[in-house]
Amino acid sequence: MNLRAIKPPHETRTRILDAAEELFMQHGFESTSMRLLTAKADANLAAVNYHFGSKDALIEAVFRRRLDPMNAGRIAELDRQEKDAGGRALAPEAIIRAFVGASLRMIEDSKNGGRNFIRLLGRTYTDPQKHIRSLIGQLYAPAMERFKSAFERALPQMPRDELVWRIHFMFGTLAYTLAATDTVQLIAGCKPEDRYDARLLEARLTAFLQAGLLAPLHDAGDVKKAA
Amino acid sequence: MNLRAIKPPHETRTRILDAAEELFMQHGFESTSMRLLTAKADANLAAVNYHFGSKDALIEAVFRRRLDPMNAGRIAELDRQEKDAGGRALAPEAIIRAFVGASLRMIEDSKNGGRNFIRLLGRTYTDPQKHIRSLIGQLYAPAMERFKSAFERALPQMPRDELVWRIHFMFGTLAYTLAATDTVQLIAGCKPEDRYDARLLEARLTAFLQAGLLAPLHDAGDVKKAA
DNA sequence: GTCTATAGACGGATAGAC
DNA sequence: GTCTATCCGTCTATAGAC
Repeated sequence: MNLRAIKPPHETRTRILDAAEELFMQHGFESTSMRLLTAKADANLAAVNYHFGSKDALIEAVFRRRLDPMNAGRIAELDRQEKDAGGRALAPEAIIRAFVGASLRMIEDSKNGGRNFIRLLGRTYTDPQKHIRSLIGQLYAPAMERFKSAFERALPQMPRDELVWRIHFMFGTLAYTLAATDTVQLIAGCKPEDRYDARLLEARLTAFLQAGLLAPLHDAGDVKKAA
Repeated sequence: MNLRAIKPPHETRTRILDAAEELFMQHGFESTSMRLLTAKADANLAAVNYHFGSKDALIEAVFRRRLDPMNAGRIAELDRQEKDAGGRALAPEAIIRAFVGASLRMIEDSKNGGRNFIRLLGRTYTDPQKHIRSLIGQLYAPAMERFKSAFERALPQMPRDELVWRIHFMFGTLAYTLAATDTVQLIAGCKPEDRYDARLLEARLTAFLQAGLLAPLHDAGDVKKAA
């Protein structure tokens, strides 16, 4: 009789991941000690090494838990939409929404990390540690390729290097928006209750990104290849 | 006879600031120890505390050295242009260029920190430590106010809260672009020699940001105040 | 102003009992 | 799987000689 299924949902491993997710966001990786982390997870100091092997391996597990399903969902969404369109290229706005929506929906999905993980993620794209950045890069690579080719099909007339930069800008706008929590107030007294209304934010972001993506080509001053 | 003026330009204090700037960018604040830092600066371990008081005070000095002149220059540039325009509102593109240009010009100005400081700065907007973020916020506050009011005059018809978000998005795009060094390659094989051609980047960024700033208002779904 | 030496706290990781 | 106890390295900051 295996009664595991009745056990409380919070296995030690999961509690550690949850605590790590929150503390990494609040204090960063370096400033989060294993002592603080295991105390918050109500686990023993040695448990992290038993379950994950090392602090770095724990960091990787924190991201894989959320990012792998999220990016698989993004790819599936694009596949589904393209199938519905009968193979025709998607509208740029639809592609943008597929990408942005996956992140913004998680903000309100507290079961899967919620705002906390999304903020951590947004900041980690520019982490100082190279091995952290390259971990994130690996986890994103398949979805990135998929979106790039979707944009290429949607915008065949745009020079490839210009498109790459505009995707970069869009990614950056999203990443910063997710990571930044103080700057909005800094710019102006924005009603705080709006700040994480995901639907409103998605509308605002999509309008901004779509316009940027479709911006007229800058006039070539010394621009070498924007023919 | 005071011969101080003939002394080598690299005072200990300056060497420490230079070393800190570079190491903070490469490894982050936490991972940069005073031992490594003073070794690189060819100074004694105790010199940091003598000259700055603490590691945190050193961090603040690193940012003040570059940011205070940079933001003063931004404000002066706006003042000058508005004076030239005889008090009429500036074009949005001119305001964007005044903001973006100050950062991008520093990329090629190796005397004043160059790309190194700019990358550090771009990442620090989203630093995990709250006191670091609020330091950056303070240093930016005057320029931010000045730019916000310039945009308000340039775009009197835009709802205030929408404008605040769009400024936020623009700021984020710039910050991420400055901080990110790996993502461009991640998206696609971009010719590396283009990556930090500041003039080309300025043209690309300005076109993207201007289009985003002037994007049509998103259709109000549940948008409360975008009349 | 610069140095050595060290205080005093905290970090990640592990051995080994249970 | 979980726990205690501990190893051993590194950290910032400072005291005090020069």
